[in-house]
Formats: sequence, C-alpha cells, structure tokens
Amino acid sequence: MSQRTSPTKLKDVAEAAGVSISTVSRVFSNPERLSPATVQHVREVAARMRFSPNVLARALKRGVAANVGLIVPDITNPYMTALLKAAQGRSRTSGVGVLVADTDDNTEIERQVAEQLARQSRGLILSAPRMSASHLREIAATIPVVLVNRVVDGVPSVVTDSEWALGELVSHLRELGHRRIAYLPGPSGSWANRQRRKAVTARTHEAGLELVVLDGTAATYHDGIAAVDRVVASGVTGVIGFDDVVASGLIEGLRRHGRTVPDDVSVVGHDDILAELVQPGLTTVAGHSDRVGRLAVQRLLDPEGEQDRETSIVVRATAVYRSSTGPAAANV
Amino acid sequence: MSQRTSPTKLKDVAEAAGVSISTVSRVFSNPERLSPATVQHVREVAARMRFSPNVLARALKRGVAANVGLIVPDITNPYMTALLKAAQGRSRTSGVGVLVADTDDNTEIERQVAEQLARQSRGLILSAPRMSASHLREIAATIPVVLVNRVVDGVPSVVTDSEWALGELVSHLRELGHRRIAYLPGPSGSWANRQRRKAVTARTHEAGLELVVLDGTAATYHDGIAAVDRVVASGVTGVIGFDDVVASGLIEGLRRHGRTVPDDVSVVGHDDILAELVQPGLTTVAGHSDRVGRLAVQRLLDPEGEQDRETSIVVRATAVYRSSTGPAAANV
DNA sequence: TCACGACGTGCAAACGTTTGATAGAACGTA
DNA sequence: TACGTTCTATCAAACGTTTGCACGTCGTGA
Repeated sequence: MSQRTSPTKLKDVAEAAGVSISTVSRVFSNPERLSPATVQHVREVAARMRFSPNVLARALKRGVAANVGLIVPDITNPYMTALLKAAQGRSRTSGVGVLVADTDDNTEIERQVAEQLARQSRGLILSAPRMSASHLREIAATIPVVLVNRVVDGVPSVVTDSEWALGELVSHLRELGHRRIAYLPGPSGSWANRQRRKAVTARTHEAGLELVVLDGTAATYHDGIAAVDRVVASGVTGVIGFDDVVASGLIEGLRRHGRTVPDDVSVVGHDDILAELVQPGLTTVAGHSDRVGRLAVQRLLDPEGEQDRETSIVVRATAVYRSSTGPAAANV
Repeated sequence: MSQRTSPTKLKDVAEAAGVSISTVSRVFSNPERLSPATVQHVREVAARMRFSPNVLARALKRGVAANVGLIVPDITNPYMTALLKAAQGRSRTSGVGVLVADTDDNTEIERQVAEQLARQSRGLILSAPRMSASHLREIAATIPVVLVNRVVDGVPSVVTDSEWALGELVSHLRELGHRRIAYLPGPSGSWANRQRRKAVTARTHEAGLELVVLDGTAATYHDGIAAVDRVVASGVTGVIGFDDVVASGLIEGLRRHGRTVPDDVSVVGHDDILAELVQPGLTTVAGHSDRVGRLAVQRLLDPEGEQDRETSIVVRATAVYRSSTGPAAANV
C-alpha cells in the first residue's frame, strides 16, 4: 500500500546544505572544529529535513552501541519492574535505549540472551542471583557488566544493603515483645537470600532473640501460603519473609488458618512493593530499586576510571513500618 | 586492566576455514547455494571460534533491524509487565530483541522515544491510549506499528474485547440482587476507558439495571481510595472499576470507611492482575495480556500480507469470579 | 613580499555485513 | 577437441556513519 519513505541521511542533508558529508557529520559529533556559521546553517537544513542520524551505522563505526541491556530472572517481579522503569528513564536522558530480556531464571536462556544483547549494547545490567560466579566473570570479560544485588570479585555492582534495615526491624519486633521469630527464606542459591538470612541471623543474635529458619521455600505467593503450617508449628510470634510476595502469601495463609496479622503473628516483608495493596499494610524493607536502576545505568554510561572496577556501590535500604507488625501475642 | 578481546568476525572465520568472506556469510544466510561439504566445514570452524554475526552490521546492510520496540505509558502497570514478558518470550524464539520505553503518558516523550526506537527496530508495539489518531498514523507511516488496546483506522492492532466479560459480570451482579451499580472510570481520553464504559452502559441497560458513572478519576490506587465518598453518596450496591488497581483502592477506601466488601458493596476490577493479592480476592475481567503481547510480536514479525493492514486481532476477555462480589446489601 | 601557523573544509578509508555479477571447474555431449 | 551447462566460490560494491589526513585560504610578523 502506502510506500514507506526511507529516512533522510547525511548525504541528503549535505546536498541540500551545499557542504560535504563529513561536515554534516561533524556538525553533530564535534561542532567545535567548524565555523559557527556553517554549523548553524547545517543545523537549520537538517532540522527542516527532519534528519536524525542512523544509530546503527554510528554504532557500527564507533564500535559502541546505543543501548544498554537489562537481563533479569523475572520482569514480572515488581522490584525489577521499578528498576527497569528507573533505568529506562535515566537512559533516555542520554539518548540510550534499553533492551530487556527475561530469563525465567534459566541458565541456558541467560547464556543465549547475554550473547544476543551484548552485540547491540554498550553494557549489560545483570540480575542473575543464581548464575555461577565464573560464568558471570566470563560474560564480564566480553562486555562491561554491572551486577544488581550481587557481588562478585572483579565485577562492578550495585547492591541494596538491607542489613541495617533488617536490624531495625528486629529491634522493632523485640520492643514489641517478640522473643522467638522465624526467617522465611527465598530461593536457595540466591545471593540476596544468603545476605538477608545472614543479616537476620546476626541481628537476632545480637538482640538476644531466638531464630528459626524455615527452609524449603521458593518464595512465590503460593509458597507463602503453604508455609503457614511450619510457621504455626514453630511457635514463633513474628516472621521475617524473604520478600513482600512470600510475606503476603503467608498473611493469606494465616488468614485461611484463622490467625490474624498482627494480632496472632507479626509479618515483615522485603522490597516495599506490594506494601500498600496488601491488608494489613506490610511492614517491610524498602530496597529503593529505582535508585539501584539509575545508578546501574549511570555506572555503565560514565566510564569513571577503571580503577574501581571491583567496587560495589551500595544503596542502603530503609525500614518501613506499617500495620503487619504489632505486640507479640501472649501465647501461641 | 584486562583488555576486552574483540569478537570474532566473518573475516577471522574465513581465514581459519580457508574460504572467502562471502562464503562464510552465505553459510549463515543461504547455505543452499553452497556445497554441503563447505557448509559443514565452515560451520565447524565457526562453532569452534564461537562466531556469531554482528547484528548491527547485518541490520545496516539488510535495512531491517533485529529488534522490536515496545512503547508503553507505564511499565509498572502489571498488565503491561505481563505483556512485556510474553512479547519478549515470543521475540526471543525468533532471535529478536525487545527495546522498551516508558513514556509516563507524556506526548513529548512518546514522540521522542518513537523516533529513537524506530531506527533500531523492525516495528513498534505501541500502547498509547491518549495519543491523537493522526499522530499515530504519522508514526505508522514511518515504521510498521501494532497498536495495543486501541483501534485506529489503517493501523493494525491487537485488542482485548471485554464487552462480553463485562456483560457476564453485570448479569452476575443482577443475579445477586443488585439493581443500581456504578462504573468507576479510568483516565479520561483513554480508548480502553471509552470501550469499557460503553460496554458497561450497554449491558446494564439491557439487564435493566441503573448505572451511575462516577467521573473524574485517573485510576490510581489513591484515586480509588478517594472515590469512596462518591460511591457511598451514590447509593449503589455494586461498583465496576476501570481496572484492578483502582478497584483495590476503592476496597481499601471502603474499609477505612467502615464498609466491608462484598457484604456492603460488591466490587469488580479489570485485568486480573492483583486479583489474588488483594483481600478479598477480586472478581475481575481477565484481559490475557500475555496473549496480546505474543500476538502483537507475531504480527510484527510475520508479514502475513498487506491486505489486512487495517484489521484488529481481538482477544476475548473472560470473567473471573472471586470473593469481592456477593449478594446485594438490603439497604445502603 | 614571503613564510608560517591557524583555521575550516573535503577526501577517502574503514566499521562487519550482504548480495548481484562473475569467474573457474567439472562434467556430459557432439 | 571444442563447447555448452551446471555448480561453487570469489570479487567488489554497498549500507550510513566517523575520522585521520591533506588541502586550501586567511591573517600575521619579519
């Protein structure tokens, strides 16, 4: 039907402006070397013709692509969605596009997708909680990588540090009279899960509380529901969940079991993502994924010297108090 | 530090295999014209050297890029997230990448981003509920476009048709004894909002129910909370919300107002996205955004003849019954 | 008047592919 | 032996940029 008109290129602008192709190119890449008059003239002509440079050709010639890649296990996870939104916003202001890939936490797909995106990206933002460190380093040897919520020697990263916030929440529970609480873990093998578990362990110990770790969860909503039996059996008065999703599952499970939150059991989440939608409002750790996303992009775009290749930028998480925590039940 | 090794290219493989560059190229693009022996040999060498073609160069030469662009008002909306996930999954099987852009529903950003993505995409999947039809057509004249949840003459689209499902839900409410219900609208100017409102209007009329339209909402969670006063004042026993987000806001608002759902008021959502997380479980319309995403990509990738340029593919939504709807309160 | 830096612009090669035109080899046929 | 066919593989141009180099043309100081 209607023939699509091919976009204007340097050559067209050059002819229309009566200058050479290289001059037009320079108007856009480094105008300082040109006379102001020429620059202005070419700019006008280009604008009139609605010229915009072909990113593909530019990337090919310069050897550096116009995109960043974002690889995540599950884009459906609101933490990741918020991260994506922020990353994209930051990229846009630099005229950079964002290529997204969802790996379903599958190593084979991760490998395949990393390779595919690498070719058209300036760098990769990688969230791969379970990928082996050596594989990670292998990818980082190919293309600049910023790891999200994971630290591996020799690879730059941006991580949320929840230890402090979890400490606050442990104290909070202690002050509410809780003496025995549980940690409901996330996917085994996940870096973030190891960190959170370690933090909770250390902080409950410091606070003189008993801790029960309820293993064997994959941290879905349904796992949360299913965990209720073990929670009840363990006789705890408070539970710290790996994330908001599993925590709200647990709340639902408790409800079905005839227990109310926080009267019978206090529940704490992580990520501050469902927090308002759930009843009762979730006391949780705000991971500030938007900040993480922005920083990751920034780190990719600004070279900032190779010396801190191995540094982690850490974003300190904060505790958010809502109504899923309350005074410990007298007896359980 | 560690120098990044540049990826292998056609030339390297050609030298290693003792053939010309063009031969190697043809091994990957159309091997039929080559002798089977050569093809196999080159394949082996290429595999050994871990060669993969440079997508940028290929796109430049062929004039068709290796990505599709996805432009949405708010990627944080779970409907869009699910759509993205499905679209990306479908694309990956065709070796195609997905460029995502979030426009914050801002026309200026939409324009800018459409232009930016267009250059490196084979086509655009566009969700722009409020963009003018002429602007939309303008973009479609530049690059293949598939519209999501919107129909505009002359531009292909994939839409969810909720009329039937909304009809079911209206009947459902009627059978539960409701006689007067409200529609809590979405963003004014949104195509989907017009469709849903129209469907609800038609179906309540058919069913002999009274309908109140509570205008002036932007369909955020907080708008839902804020809508409670008008809901109560209107004296309805049931509310159909524009989407799950505004519906769960309303539920929260009602709760704060001392009303319970569904005992005092029944609430229906749309999109089936928060449905399980909210208390009580939301009766809603499942829009099947995953199917929409897959179809949109498919439509972009398979040319399928130009004749049906103007056709809309429609995905029929279905009603999902949970516990936010129940028998009408005797008096309100 | 001449030599000499600036300064502004153009030429042409390169980035890694794809692909139409073409050349050579192998074969069967007259 | 010469010739047409068919099959493979190579040549080289092109895709739209960027950029090192070279080429004028000035204005300046001796």
